[in-house]
Amino acid sequence: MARITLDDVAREAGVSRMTVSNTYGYPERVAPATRERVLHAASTLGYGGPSAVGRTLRRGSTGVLGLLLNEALPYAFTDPGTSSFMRGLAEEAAAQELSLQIVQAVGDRARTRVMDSAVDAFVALALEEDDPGLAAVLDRRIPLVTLGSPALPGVPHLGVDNLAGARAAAEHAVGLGYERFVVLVWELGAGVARERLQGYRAALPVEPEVLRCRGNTRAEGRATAARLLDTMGDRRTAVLAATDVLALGVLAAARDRGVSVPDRLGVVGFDDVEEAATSGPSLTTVHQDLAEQGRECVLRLAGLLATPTAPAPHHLVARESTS
Amino acid sequence: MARITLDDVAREAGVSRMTVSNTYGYPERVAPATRERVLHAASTLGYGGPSAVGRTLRRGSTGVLGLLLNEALPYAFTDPGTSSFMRGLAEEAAAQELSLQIVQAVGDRARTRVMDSAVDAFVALALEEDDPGLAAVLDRRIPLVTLGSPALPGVPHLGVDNLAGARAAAEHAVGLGYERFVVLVWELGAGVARERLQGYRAALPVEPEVLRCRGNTRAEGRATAARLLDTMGDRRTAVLAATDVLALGVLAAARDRGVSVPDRLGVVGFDDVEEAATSGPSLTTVHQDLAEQGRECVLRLAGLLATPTAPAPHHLVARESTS
DNA sequence: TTGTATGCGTTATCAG
DNA sequence: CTGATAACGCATACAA
Repeated sequence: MARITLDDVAREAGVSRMTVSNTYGYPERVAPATRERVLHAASTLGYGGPSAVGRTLRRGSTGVLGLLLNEALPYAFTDPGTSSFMRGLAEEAAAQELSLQIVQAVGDRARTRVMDSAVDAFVALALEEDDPGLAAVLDRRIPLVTLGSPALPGVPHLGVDNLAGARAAAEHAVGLGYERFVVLVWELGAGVARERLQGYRAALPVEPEVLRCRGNTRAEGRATAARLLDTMGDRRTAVLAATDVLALGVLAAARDRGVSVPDRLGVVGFDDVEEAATSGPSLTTVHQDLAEQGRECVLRLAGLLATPTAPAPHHLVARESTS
Repeated sequence: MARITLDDVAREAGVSRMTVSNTYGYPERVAPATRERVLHAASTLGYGGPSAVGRTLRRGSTGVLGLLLNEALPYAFTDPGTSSFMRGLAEEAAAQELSLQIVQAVGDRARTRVMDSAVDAFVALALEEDDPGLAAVLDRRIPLVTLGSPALPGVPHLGVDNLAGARAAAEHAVGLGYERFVVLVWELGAGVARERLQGYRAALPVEPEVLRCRGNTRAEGRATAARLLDTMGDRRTAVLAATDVLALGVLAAARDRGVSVPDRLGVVGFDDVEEAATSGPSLTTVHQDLAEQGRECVLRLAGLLATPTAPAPHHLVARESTS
């Protein structure tokens, strides 16, 4: 089961290794008879073609884009917002003939994982400023784009202005006459969750109650909202969730308890995932195009997008969950 | 912007390149003073640490798992079933200290894309038997596991027995007295869709009408079902969809038209995605654990699962959409 | 503790 | 059309 190389084939076929190399890389430069002999030798030996790693070393670039993730990895496939981003990222990478490599870097091995990843560049997704993997990427002096958080000096950064978006959403709720305000955030949200919380705060007349969910899932939003609704008094309450997923959980909880939305309870989300438009009631939220941002990450790293970093566009979409 | 290497640092610091290498790989084997000098030289030069590609070549393995996809790539992040699989795959890969590399291989460049991917093994997802990328993987003689389709001789293969699962579902529908049968499949479904169609057929008393959707999306299922419902006569009809996603689209169409489910229209799905349990009405479907199958792909390739390939377990879950 | 020699698998270059 | 040489960036084995 030993590894077969070009040289082995060259020896077997009785030609130089360059001839073997050319047989694979530039078949037309090799005499048909020789080519035949080489391929025959290769198949006798079980040679699987030139090693990708060898070629990569020679070429100097890998053609791979790394996506740096922390313990939030499962969200990449579970969470509708993150999934949209991933889809944009993966599609554009494929379009640019790049492969996307998912690198989870957590704990003490974070540094090693990053250092050992044979990639040309990294996209970092919603990390904390002191993330060890992120530090390693920086030390590696390799092209990097951050999405969502953190925004680092000298590092291209994409994402919406969470603060402004959240502020607009909160202003909307305030304008609708809700009296009590509750903000829902989740733990792994890093800077994104913090910024949205801050944006909500900035627009509210009073300090909101802040409820922390263990994860950014509908179940967590629902459970947390259930506790809230159990002790809800008479005041018209608005729940400002850091994400649509949490907000959809809130809607579910309201349905469970028969709390009327938007009359007694207003609900606001963030992201405008697909389901926000089709839920019952539909969800007021801050729209942003995550898939587009994924595509832009690739374009920027591929050097096709030289324009300076500007925040991604967003706008408030008022739907049935507030009024 | 030239690439800085170990040798550059060695020269700058006035030491051998091995000393530089050790400074990074085994700091304790280097005298503190020397180490200092090396690191200083490195930062002067802007050296980002040992090249991952160089190390990979030396080490002989990449620590990367390739996921081979065709034009169905977007489904990896969009489709709930595929997403579950992806999550299992990515989580277990991370647990095994592997990175997951997404390789889209389509068209004439398919072969090149595969040949140039520096990975230790491939997982192929729901491909046709004559997929060009798959052929390249085979030629490369690199470890491979296929999921769903195709099942190749000598290649570990995971997935449910689509035929048996579909047959059980169809039998269920037949037993409920539905008179007319319509099967919904989608184009990129490859062997998986064909097998499920075949399974449905095998259990039906009559040849079913087969409707082909352009994609495996709820919208497609809904649109296709809408056309069907427009021309529906009096006979109790059962729609057997190749996936839950299509089936959920059918439910939506029925809701649109006010067709009563399960009385006039029975709906059966396949996969048991999360939403199948919570939709209104809830969906009768064939359950399988896709995330677990993702995990098993990794374990098998990591050599931790030496047991022979057996079909993944499945069972029929009868819910409100049939009766 | 540090250095030398060598090989990991490939390909560009240039000579024949 | 084919072959010899060198280089891509690194780390193991061994010697000093």
